[in-house]
Amino acid sequence: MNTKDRILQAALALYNQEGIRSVTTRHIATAMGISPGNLHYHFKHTEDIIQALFGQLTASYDQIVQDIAQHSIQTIEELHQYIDSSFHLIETYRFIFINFVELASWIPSIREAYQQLISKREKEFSHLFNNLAHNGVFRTDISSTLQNRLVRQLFLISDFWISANELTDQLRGEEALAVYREDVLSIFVPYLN
Amino acid sequence: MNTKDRILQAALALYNQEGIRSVTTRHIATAMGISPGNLHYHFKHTEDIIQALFGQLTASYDQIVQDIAQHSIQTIEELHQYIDSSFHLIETYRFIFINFVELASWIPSIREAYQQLISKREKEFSHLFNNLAHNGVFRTDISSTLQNRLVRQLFLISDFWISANELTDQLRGEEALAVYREDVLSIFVPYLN
DNA sequence: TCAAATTTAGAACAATTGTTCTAAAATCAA
DNA sequence: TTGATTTTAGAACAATTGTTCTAAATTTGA
Repeated sequence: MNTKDRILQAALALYNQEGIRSVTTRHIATAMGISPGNLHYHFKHTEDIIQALFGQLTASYDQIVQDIAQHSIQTIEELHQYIDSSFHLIETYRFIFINFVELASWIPSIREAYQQLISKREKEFSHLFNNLAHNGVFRTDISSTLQNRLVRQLFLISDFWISANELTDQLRGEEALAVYREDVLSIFVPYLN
Repeated sequence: MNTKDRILQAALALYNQEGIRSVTTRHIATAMGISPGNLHYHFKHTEDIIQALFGQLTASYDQIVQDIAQHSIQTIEELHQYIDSSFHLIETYRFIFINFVELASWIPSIREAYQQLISKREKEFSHLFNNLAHNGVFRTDISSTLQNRLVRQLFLISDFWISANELTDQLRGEEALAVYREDVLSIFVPYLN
């Protein structure tokens, strides 16, 4: 792996572990055994590192969305699989979700990229709902305003479940995934057939 | 108002407006026209300021809970009133909710105080549910595991709605309150009679 | 009123941070 | 091989930050 990617890797690990507050470019450099000068040769500004990591996140998310579009979700098992893979993504880029608001106000391009992500997800979710309704998993008498509220709830869980978990139970790995899955599904429960 | 309280007031305003990342003790001092030395005479460390503000938050919340305990919620209108006053509290201490995880890991006493807040809220919510069920507003066939999930959803909304709003619509004032109210109530909708 | 306690201003300090600069080392391309 | 390009190390810089220190001003209380 080249230095640029190694920097991103080291930065991600440190941001996730120590939090963006205490991690500096010097920390990242010393953690991976290179000089600060070298780090700033590859990333002139600290924001550039975070911006690149956010780019990785959106790229991975795009991949998931694309996979769904090709092979659309029709059963509960497939829904589980989707939930699992999106949770994995959130966990991988924990620090972004934990500091989302701060990052968005600090780095404008992140706010813009998030807006695009949102509209992509909105389409994806309404697609998902329609699919599940069409296959009889879901009730068909759900109004569009209600569907909108469900989407809002799903967004809230996707974006902030990891923060809530950090404040309360601090579950990790499989245990965390199980509860996350349950929490996401509990939104659907009242509307299942 | 004495200097100590004025510092807290100025700090709260700045943290809410600029975010904890860019606000320093010097900023707070110059914003209110006192010297840095004076500020640190009243609050030796920056954490002490944030800790005091968090104390204000929990104290205000305790007040709300106490009011409810005395005059318990039985109608939808009273539920609205409760939602409104808790939203007001969240909005007043925005920065805490926006940086909750970071603050909790930075200042251990905040994490501890939050744990206590959580258990207080859990009791309060189950009380609320039972009241509403008893008064026929709510269905009575809701299992305790389901109730637990509802509580989790309510916590997620209470603690992170303001963050989600910041990332997306950035609603303010009355408009924000209206949507918040709607989002909280939409959790109850499937279980109303 | 006057001495003691409290509050305040502002200089000063040490540590840290993001970033730049320079020169050396490594890699590449012909 | 050799000359150019890229990568790297590490010193250096300027700005900032939290905090401390000292002395002056203000308030308090008897």
